[in-house]
Amino acid sequence: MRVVQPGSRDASVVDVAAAAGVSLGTVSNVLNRPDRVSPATRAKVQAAMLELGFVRNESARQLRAGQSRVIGYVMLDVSNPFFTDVARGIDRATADSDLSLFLCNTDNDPRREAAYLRNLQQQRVQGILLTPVDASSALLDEIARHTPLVIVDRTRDDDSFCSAAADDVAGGRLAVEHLVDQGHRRIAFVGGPTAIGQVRDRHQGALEACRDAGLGEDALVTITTPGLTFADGREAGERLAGLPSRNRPTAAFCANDLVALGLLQHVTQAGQRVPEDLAIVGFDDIDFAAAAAVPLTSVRQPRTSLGRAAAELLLDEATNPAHRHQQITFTPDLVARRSTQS
Amino acid sequence: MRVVQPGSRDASVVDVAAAAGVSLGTVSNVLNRPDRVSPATRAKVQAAMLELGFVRNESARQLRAGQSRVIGYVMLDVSNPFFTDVARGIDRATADSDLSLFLCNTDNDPRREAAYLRNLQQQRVQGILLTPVDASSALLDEIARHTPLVIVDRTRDDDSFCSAAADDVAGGRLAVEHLVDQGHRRIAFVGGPTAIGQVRDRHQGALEACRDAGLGEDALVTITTPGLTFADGREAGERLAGLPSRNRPTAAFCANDLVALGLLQHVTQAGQRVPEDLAIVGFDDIDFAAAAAVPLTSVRQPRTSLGRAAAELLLDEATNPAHRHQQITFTPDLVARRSTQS
DNA sequence: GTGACGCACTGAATCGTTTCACCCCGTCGC
DNA sequence: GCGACGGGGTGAAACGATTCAGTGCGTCAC
Repeated sequence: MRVVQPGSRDASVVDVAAAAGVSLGTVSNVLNRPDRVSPATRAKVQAAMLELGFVRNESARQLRAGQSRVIGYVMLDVSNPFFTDVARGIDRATADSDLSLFLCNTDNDPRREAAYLRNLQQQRVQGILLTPVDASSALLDEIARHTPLVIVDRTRDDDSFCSAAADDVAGGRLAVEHLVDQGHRRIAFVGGPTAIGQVRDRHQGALEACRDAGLGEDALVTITTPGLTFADGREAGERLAGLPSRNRPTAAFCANDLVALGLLQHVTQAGQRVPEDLAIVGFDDIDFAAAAAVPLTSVRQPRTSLGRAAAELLLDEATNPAHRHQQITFTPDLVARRSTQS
Repeated sequence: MRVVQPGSRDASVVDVAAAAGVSLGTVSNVLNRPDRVSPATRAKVQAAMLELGFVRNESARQLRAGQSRVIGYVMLDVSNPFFTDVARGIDRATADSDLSLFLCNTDNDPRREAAYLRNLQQQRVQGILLTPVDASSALLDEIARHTPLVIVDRTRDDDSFCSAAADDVAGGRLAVEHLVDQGHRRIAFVGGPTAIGQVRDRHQGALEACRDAGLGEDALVTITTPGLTFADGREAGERLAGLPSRNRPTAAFCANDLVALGLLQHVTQAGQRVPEDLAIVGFDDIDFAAAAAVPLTSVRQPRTSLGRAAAELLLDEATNPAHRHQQITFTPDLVARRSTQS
């Protein structure tokens, strides 16, 4: 049952003031500088608030203050543990700053991303952390004209933004170098869509590793998926199995762990062995990677550190007038597990 | 580089009006009812907006409108795929209502939960979806006095709230009945903290199943964990292994899949076999359950349907004056996999 | 006794948007 | 030629919290 009947409005400071027999300025003081109000008056005001069910109107506060006490993290995929671990890192860095963190899931959709960015900006949030679908989008510049914006898990080539990211090209290299070390000469790259920068970079690293290893251009078989989910990985397994056995890859490097785990599941369910029939490397090293049917070799990114670093950059940008943009890059490393070692 | 210099303020409708040589009412019309403005004037105004980098101030809009176009989902644990799948369901139900969904992670902490609830309420959001730490908390009533609030994945005994939830007691029964069917007579319940209602109910169901099966009260060995994460599951494995072999359980029912997967990992790494040495049942049936080292038997909840149903209840409560509270309960079912069947 | 001081409290002005009563003027029907 | 109509535009008022220049008054030092 709503206390407020349809038609009546919520109690405002004016209503509280009237009920308590004081001026609205005093009510505001009780709210913001309780020490400046005598205990007796304070008690009266608080009683009135309780009775009227007074709820501060944040919109009005913000309008006056010009800013809200919120930061947003706009991310590609909440269902991917990698991003929620990044969010954890952000959360920690933010914990003692009395800011609230709101999470926004874009699901790789640029339109959803744009809507969230605009929304947050119009709310005059303190700042935005963003893992963008496309880091080169002009929208980012537009938003950053007014709102501190830090790019997470990606970078711009120029130094127009703060960012905290892992070196995806290096990660891709690492993965494929490892597979080549294990004797593989024909390797699948599984991931997509190519609109996503991480996918492009990891693919790029894989290509470079092939080239450096002296393998032909067709050593890397690219299997493009519509997304980077578990289901996409399974479906990629289907396609991989459909290749003529003559030039079927003996190893797969997946653009992230979700895809790798999906692929792994499909392969083992089809009665094949990992790594004997197909070696698999993932990317991110989420917790589930180590717990998989066959523990998954993966390129580890420092997930929470990444979030933490990004949040610290954002706080600096939002509060420090002498702020200078900074690009922090983490170097990933490879965690070798059974999925690549027989 | 911020366009707005320190000291200068963002452009407002008044500034735009001045720049375009029209009244502020016309600017507002361009924003909200573009058809009522002649094309020539509209163009002039839009040009002025572009030039000044005008960004609508959502606080001011909301203050006037009395409401924001946002709903929040306050959840126990973003890192748990179960909850992100619920969020997906909410998202879908919400998609065609021009509302934005903000996700808030409480990490099982009542203080964080309270902070988020108050924050959302003060923002005058359209409504709040909540998976509470403690559904009986009086705070929920206080919030619901002003803001539509739907409980997700929990229920109140009374009908003071809308809710969409699975029957956790039935789920707990299902799990343990299955284990008893498989011949187990000594079963561990792994989960915690007991402050979490889901944990209590699932435990309750497990107890009932033991009783109904004619097993003694000590057939169920309760191992309380500090949380419901992967790491908690591993650590519970440690404790389970430490029990004297005489009365060590032959099966474990875990309060959720994360714990079950952690336990599974610990057990297999310790060189024991699942299910031969220890059978394991999880709860939620997240995607990773089926992909685990040993595919995990789990109690399935309709995750996205749950989110969708909750969101629909919320929308109804927020918009339909004739709204009546409703408790929707889904009945879970058991998905038997290798972790319980040798 | 007087002036200075400071505590407690007051209330008008402000933030930026939306709404709505109102105005202006060209067009149309008769 | 006149009144009615309506498209296009205007700007004051309102939303609710905060701020800040004041007011009133009791206390204290000299």
